[in-house]
Amino acid sequence: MQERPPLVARDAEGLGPALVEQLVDRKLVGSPAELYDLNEETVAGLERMGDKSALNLVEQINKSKTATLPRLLHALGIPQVGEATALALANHFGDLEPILDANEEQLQEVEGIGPNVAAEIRSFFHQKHNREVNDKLVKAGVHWPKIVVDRKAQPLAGKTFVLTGTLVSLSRDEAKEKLQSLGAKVAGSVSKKTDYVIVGEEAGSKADKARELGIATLDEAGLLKLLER
DNA sequence: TAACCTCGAGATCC
DNA sequence: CTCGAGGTTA
Repeated sequence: MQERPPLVARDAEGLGPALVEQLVDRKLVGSPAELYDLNEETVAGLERMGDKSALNLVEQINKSKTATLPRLLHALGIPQVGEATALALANHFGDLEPILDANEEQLQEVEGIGPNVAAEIRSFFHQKHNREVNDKLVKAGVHWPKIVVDRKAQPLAGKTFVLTGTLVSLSRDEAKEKLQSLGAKVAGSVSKKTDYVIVGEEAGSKADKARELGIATLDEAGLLKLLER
């Protein structure tokens, strides 16, 4: 089984495996972004490539600059990220930047992404090389529309909170209701699925557990900030 | 098509 | 926590 370089233009029509192999073998293309430097003359010099085909291919490659986020994500060749996962990621985050910035926990909030895939994505983008490929693609003119993620109604949808300790300005039940009204789930115990632990005064073992599991904690002030919008 | 991943259900333990 | 179903990746 042969490993292919991640090609953003892999779905450009007329650019099949045989051509890619030729391009790579002849050192005409060393990285995905270099595809966009190809001109008709160099392409026409390849086997089974006449002027007409060359023109078409260059056209197709240029067309692929206008991408979509899911396609781009898929084309980057992130391990474990195929079509479906790319789409879920795109719809969840809306743009590439937040995905680059997301930590493993945040990645796991995406439907269908668990610890393994989250770790793969994270380490993929941690590698300098992969980031560079990204930058080069953008510099070469690859662009895509941002996806509008509507979270106005439920800004905390998909988040799980745990309350511990005593809150001063509101009761625990009130806090719970408010969180839920914003779409959050409020659980009774801390687990790795917990997103935030709200730590009030005289908090007990749940706060410790949050620290152990590396779960984000918020004090009352932080909670209030979150609630007011 | 085989291997792998996520996630929910039910068992177990606290 | 472990197991299995169902879905995805390659």
